[in-house]
Amino acid sequence: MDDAAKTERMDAYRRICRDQGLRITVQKRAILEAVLDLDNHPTADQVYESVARVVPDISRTTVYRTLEGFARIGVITKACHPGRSTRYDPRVELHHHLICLHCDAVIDITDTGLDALRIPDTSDHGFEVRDFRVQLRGICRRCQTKDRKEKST
Amino acid sequence: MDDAAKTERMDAYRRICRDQGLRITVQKRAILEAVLDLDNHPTADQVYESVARVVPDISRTTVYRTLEGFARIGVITKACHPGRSTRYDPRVELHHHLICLHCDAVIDITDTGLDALRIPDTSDHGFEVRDFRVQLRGICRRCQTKDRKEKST
DNA sequence: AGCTAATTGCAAATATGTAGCGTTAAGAAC
DNA sequence: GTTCTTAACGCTACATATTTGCAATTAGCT
Repeated sequence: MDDAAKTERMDAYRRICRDQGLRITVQKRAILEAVLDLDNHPTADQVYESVARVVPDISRTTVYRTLEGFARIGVITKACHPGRSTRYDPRVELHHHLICLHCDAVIDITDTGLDALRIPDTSDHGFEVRDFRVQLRGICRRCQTKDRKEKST
Repeated sequence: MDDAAKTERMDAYRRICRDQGLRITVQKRAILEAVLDLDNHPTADQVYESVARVVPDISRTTVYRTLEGFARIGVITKACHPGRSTRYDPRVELHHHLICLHCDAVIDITDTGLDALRIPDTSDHGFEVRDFRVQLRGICRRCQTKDRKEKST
């Protein structure tokens, strides 16, 4: 993410913290910067690896706790994925995902056609829709070439 | 799932196993029956709990391994979800999901409007699309009432 | 009935995430 | 800038969710 966008996001984060009486620490700032720079929908541990290069003695616990908190107050989101560990998404606005069914990669796509989707009525489920994501499921480039290699051997 | 549909699915499974030289065991049959009966997009452990009532001395390892195998050969699918453990979906055909951002519930919805989505071109990502899901993200009925209670106390 | 390799179950290892708790420090009040 | 309150930190231990290696078993072909 470019610097201007990051500054904007950091400002938004500051406003939310002020409103809710939350404190901004060195650790939280570093975690937010790290996750804004990662575009692969990282797990908490991947964020930890990245932050630890900047704040070497940060605790894993803090990273896990902070990411959960960020998602709760809407500073980041959680990505829906087919795998076994929570994945975070720095993007909060409407966008969509390519999902690799071999390696569980989550890849961002933007498409106005998808954005324009008419959301059906869900009142019979008593479900309150906040937003939506379209997930195109299939095989990513890397796994396609990998699979070809494995078959040819 | 009703008996006719289950029989059909079991037959499809038999064909796949024959074609690929896989063996059908008491355990695998029980696991497939269990997962076809669960409509809440269960985790491997939830499937284990269910199967264990029918085959008491089945191993957890077998359930985990078998579900992975089922998904690989396309007998079932994996559901995309925001949580931290893999969730399986007995449905393999096109359908969509309501995703609760509080409790991670995954609820099936069917809507021809969503099915008719025009899938954008993904060739610039080198991504081969197999199918898609629309996920409506929000708050489920149960969590809405729970939240109201918590706020009023 | 015999054979072969897929499959199972066990035990132990590895990921992933959380809770409890004493210590530190952000940021408001003065 | 000092003080004060309490959010947040980091540690350790715990909890949960899988995975791996391997010896024993068994489905399904001949």
